[in-house]
Amino acid sequence: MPAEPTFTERVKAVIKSIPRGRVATYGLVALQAGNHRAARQVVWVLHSSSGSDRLPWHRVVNARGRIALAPGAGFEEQRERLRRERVEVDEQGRIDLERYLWRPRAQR
DNA sequence: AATGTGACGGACC
DNA sequence: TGGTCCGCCACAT
Repeated sequence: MPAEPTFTERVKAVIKSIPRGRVATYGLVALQAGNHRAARQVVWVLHSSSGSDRLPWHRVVNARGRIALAPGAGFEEQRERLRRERVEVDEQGRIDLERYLWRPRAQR
């Protein structure tokens, strides 16, 4: 057993735990991973990890409930993946967090 | 040890 | 609703 999982490993674990049909914000992922101020590291993780990690990356959106990817650079795919799991996303990439935000129970 | 990275967040106008 | 500014962070080079 590795002594201490790295922050990055915890971030990946958190993302994998986001349920289908729900979304989490970068900040929430960071919080669950142990550092609420490390939202940017969550971005870095998503960037540096290729498909081999099998992360449900499309379930991560920004704090305003918007798809962060730019049109032509993943935006359309993320929107489609979310819609396929019944998450409503408008043409602008907006999602109603009141309805779809994942609310994990605090633990540890 | 210093600098670069990046899909952020929140304050502000 | 949208744009700018700036602080933040773990990891790579």
